[in-house]
Amino acid sequence: MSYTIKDVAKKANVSIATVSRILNGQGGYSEKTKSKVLQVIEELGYQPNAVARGLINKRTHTIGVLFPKLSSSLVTDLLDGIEKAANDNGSSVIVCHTESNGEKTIKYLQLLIEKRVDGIIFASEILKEEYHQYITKSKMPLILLSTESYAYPVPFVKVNDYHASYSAAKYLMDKGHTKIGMISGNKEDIIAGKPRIEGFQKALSDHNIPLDDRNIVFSRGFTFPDGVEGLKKLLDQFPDVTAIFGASDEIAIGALSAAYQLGIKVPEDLSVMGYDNLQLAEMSIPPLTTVGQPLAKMGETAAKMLLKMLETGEVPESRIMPHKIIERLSVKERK
Amino acid sequence: MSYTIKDVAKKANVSIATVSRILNGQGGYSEKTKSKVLQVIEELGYQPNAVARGLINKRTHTIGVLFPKLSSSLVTDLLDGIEKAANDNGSSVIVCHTESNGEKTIKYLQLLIEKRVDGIIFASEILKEEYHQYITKSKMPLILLSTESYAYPVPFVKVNDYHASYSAAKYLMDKGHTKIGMISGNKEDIIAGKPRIEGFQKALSDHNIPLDDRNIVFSRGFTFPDGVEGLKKLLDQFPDVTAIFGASDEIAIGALSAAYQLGIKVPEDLSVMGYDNLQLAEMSIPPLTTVGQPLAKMGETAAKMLLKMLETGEVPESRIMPHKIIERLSVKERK
DNA sequence: ATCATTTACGTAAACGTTTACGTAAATGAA
DNA sequence: TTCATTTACGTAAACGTTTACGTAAATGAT
Repeated sequence: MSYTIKDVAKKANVSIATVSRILNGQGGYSEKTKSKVLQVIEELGYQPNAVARGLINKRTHTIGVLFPKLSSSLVTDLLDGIEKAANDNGSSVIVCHTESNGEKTIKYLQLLIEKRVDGIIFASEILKEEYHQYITKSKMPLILLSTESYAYPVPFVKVNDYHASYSAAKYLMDKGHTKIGMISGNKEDIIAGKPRIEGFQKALSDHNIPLDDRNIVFSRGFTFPDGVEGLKKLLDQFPDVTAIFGASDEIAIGALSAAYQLGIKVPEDLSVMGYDNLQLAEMSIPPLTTVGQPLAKMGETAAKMLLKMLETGEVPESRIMPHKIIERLSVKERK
Repeated sequence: MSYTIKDVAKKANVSIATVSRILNGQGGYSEKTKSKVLQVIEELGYQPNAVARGLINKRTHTIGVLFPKLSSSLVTDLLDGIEKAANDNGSSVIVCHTESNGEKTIKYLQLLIEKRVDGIIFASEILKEEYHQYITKSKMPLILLSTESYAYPVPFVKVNDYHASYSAAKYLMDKGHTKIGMISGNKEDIIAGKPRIEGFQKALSDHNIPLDDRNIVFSRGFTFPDGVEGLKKLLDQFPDVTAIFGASDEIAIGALSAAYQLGIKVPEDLSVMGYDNLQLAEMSIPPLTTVGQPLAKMGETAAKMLLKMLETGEVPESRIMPHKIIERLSVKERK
């Protein structure tokens, strides 16, 4: 195959130990032999074998990332941040997409553990007991990203969904709206579903806005079709609604589409607000006002936390990232 | 750390060779010892060390993928396919994003080579001479995805941009349009820029439609802002245009946005067509008619080709993937 | 000049596997 | 029963590194 440290040593008339020391800049060699060895390395085009290094150092400089699916902007933005931070640190990232499937997830975890990745980032999905046990048994460092575990003390980075949702609803009220509806995601989802619903409800009730069943429609997921269906249902059960809050940008954009089909003008007849601030959000018509999560930053933070954890051995503190209302053109002031 | 094959061997009163044979199902052991060993493995929760395996087998079951950037739907869809095919094969994928930066790219290549990945997929970007040399010297199997090299015989998978663009223009003409404009990407880009421009031009001239400078505006990239700028320029230089073809979905959606701002109705006043069929395309208002590339399929194909190349040692043939007009609502028939 | 210390290396074990080779016991054929 | 063959293992080398330990030569102090 390719050249090894042995070939370099032989050609430079030194021992492999010396080559290794030079490669790692540890001292214990003269300038003369150093330049000699470096020259040989150059000549041969020698590339150190990270697999052998990994075996002896017990560090692979690789981290594993688990996402429910890859083809979603949300995931992409997170991944972007993770990859950036990992690369700055000289590490690479292995991506896995679990399709929210238990068996697949376990299979991936096994793979990552066998590959001896340095740590795992588990993103955008609920950490089931089974997963947690499996990871814990292997003593693999773990960070949760855009999700959180109530049952286990696993460090996470995420925004506060409850607060973010509250502030979205408040924003709508500040704009003069009182007939406010929500197209929620899955209400069984205790991470991204329930808190957003409850934050919304709390905001309305704190401001004495009547609130009952007709204000909210519950979708199955957080997707575009959920949004188009959602708007239709909401309009059925709450015809005089003037502003709606979608639990994700995709939902909101679905609502935008449905509104367009129905001849409802946004924001003139209806204000629409989203959640996530995906890249999509600035490309919609009209550009979507939304509550922004700093996705790339979050990914970066998670990776940095993991990396620091590897260095220091200490479990880092979880991070609640700031959310922010991104004002664009899909919400109109109402007098 | 975790248990090794030695621990298993000791506890089961056999040699490590026997454990290894059982683990790899190679025969040469009795049923009795097999079940004994399996039981010990279960008890200890032993997980084989893929790093050690990689060292001796010279196969890491990992492939590296290089993208210009991660946060783009195009890349995501490709990645999705790659990851699926790799996983079906028991391999994992390391993602890298080069930011189209020469130095970064070389650094990533070096990383991947040092990690001894089994092969590399280089996606959506021009394979510079420097890259090609570097990879060739390392004898690393290489597949090009959604790009192609004219200078080197590297197998690729991609659609025929020239043809695809031709058929987009033809589609517009078939719908009765004769004043057709194009917002192109970067015309210096000989993979995704030039062929699409030339395919468009050829289609018009084949159908005797007059064609000059005012038909095409050249953007710097393929992004949303390029689209919004592009439309404005095009309208300036070609006010009576009735249909436009954007060299990417993002460009087309940018044009949609600009049109909306300008009070131009799509498709009533102006038809708009894109290229890529990103997930975006069905979420736009109106849903975008576009020429679709089977992105996930392409990613899958590239990964499969690479994997097969590793098995057989033969260089596979390049694959031209079919494109297809995806009819949605952004183009209107004109009588 | 002598001794202690430092410098500049080399040797060999270790990391956790796979596998070529060897061998004793079991099996089968005659 | 005897010999050949097969079965079921064990031993040890190899993969390409890092590093603890040892040591001869160089340097410095006196």
